[in-house]
Amino acid sequence: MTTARAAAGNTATRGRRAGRRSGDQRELAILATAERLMTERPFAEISIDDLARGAGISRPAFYFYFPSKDAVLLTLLDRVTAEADAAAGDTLDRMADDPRSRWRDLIGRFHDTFRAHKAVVLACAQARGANAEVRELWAAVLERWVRCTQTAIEAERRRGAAPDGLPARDLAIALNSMNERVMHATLAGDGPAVAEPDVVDVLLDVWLSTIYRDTTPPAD
Amino acid sequence: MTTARAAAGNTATRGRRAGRRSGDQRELAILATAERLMTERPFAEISIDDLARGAGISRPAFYFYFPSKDAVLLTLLDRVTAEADAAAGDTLDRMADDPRSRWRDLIGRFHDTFRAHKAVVLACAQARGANAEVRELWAAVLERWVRCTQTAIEAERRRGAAPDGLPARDLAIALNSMNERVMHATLAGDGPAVAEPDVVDVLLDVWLSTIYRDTTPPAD
DNA sequence: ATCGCGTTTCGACAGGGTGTCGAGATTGTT
DNA sequence: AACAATCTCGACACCCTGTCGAAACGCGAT
Repeated sequence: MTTARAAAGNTATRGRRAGRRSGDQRELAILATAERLMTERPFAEISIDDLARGAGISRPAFYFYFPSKDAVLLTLLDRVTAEADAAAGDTLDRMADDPRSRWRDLIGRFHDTFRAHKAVVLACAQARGANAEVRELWAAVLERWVRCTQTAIEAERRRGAAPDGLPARDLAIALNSMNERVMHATLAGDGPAVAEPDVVDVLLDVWLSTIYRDTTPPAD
Repeated sequence: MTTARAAAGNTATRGRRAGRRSGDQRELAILATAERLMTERPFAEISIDDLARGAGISRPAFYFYFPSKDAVLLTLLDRVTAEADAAAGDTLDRMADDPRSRWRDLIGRFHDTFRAHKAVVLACAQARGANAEVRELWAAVLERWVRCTQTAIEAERRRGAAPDGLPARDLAIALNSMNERVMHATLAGDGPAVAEPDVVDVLLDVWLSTIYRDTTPPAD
């Protein structure tokens, strides 16, 4: 646990010194290979040997850079979480003017993050079941989106734009969970799914109905 | 594919004759062992050897009954789909009187199915990523719930109880996906989750807001 | 009783994946 | 040139899957 988490952390503070030669390139090559292969076939069907050969090294050499296959995924996921955090950024500050557009932004950014890292996200969804670290890291990402949503809902209620009702946190969890699952199904082409061009509109519709209820999303 | 699917089907029409002795008991023993072990540790960590020894046979003997570990899960899932079908049954027929209670029934039954087969459902969510058959069978279950929901929404719109809006199917997909993910998170105790006693109420709240919007769920 | 025939069981094997160890090659620094 | 950190890989032990063929079992027909 500690080992893998450390390896997945920012590359600067790993057990190694600064004076590196080919190492950084190799590490990047492994990550690039992983991301490429993940677009071709499910994560579970990619072996460490595939990753190593793709990066031009032997299987044992792989272990010099990552402690396991999951650690590679974790590193990739770390990048996504960073981007997701940046995307969520200041959306809620400007909620007061044109809430409908703000909410659309929030969902749209969620969606963009998913689409931009489709392969990583789908692989994580797979690995999440079997790997506790992936599960925790993913949970942390989702938790941030939930908190962001919750805060925005409470602000809307406070200024009288949205009616009171169930705890904002519960709604935030339900809505964000919906987004996760629906987008996943759409991107994976898995089972019943909303068509890609419509997905943001459909989700937004549910969000606005739930948050504002009979109140039509006010202009100010 | 054909092989595994056949083994997962109803036990009557398998390649074997009727005159069986200890076989049926052994098959049941394997299924029981699987369900028991799944409550103790993740499906991925259960080996065929565990299943075989749990049922009192050797590993090769296991293959006499099931072609793979996934086939066991598929058989278990078959049971759940049957129960889910029965549960969905006649809910929409009686929608006209007291819609709120009817919707609550629908969500409640979904919830009951999840809870009753918690281990199977969680294992399927795991296996779904790696196994196409599990994915398809699960998709079929969800598709039925979606269709059921869609039909009910359209009926409510037709009788003027619910306003028109986005395609009923898209809403049905979004709402059922939400239910799946939220209930999964709650049961798995995974990441941000709604507390178990509240989960049905929270989901119902989102459903009613989305389906009826400003219209308060009418009495008739 | 015993022969024959499906049913059931398992030892042994091949194949493929993981993770580790220790010896060696490489390269910047002194 | 020599040292040490960095990097690489052959070889090994281990676990798991799936298959094969031989053998044991149980029961009806002879």
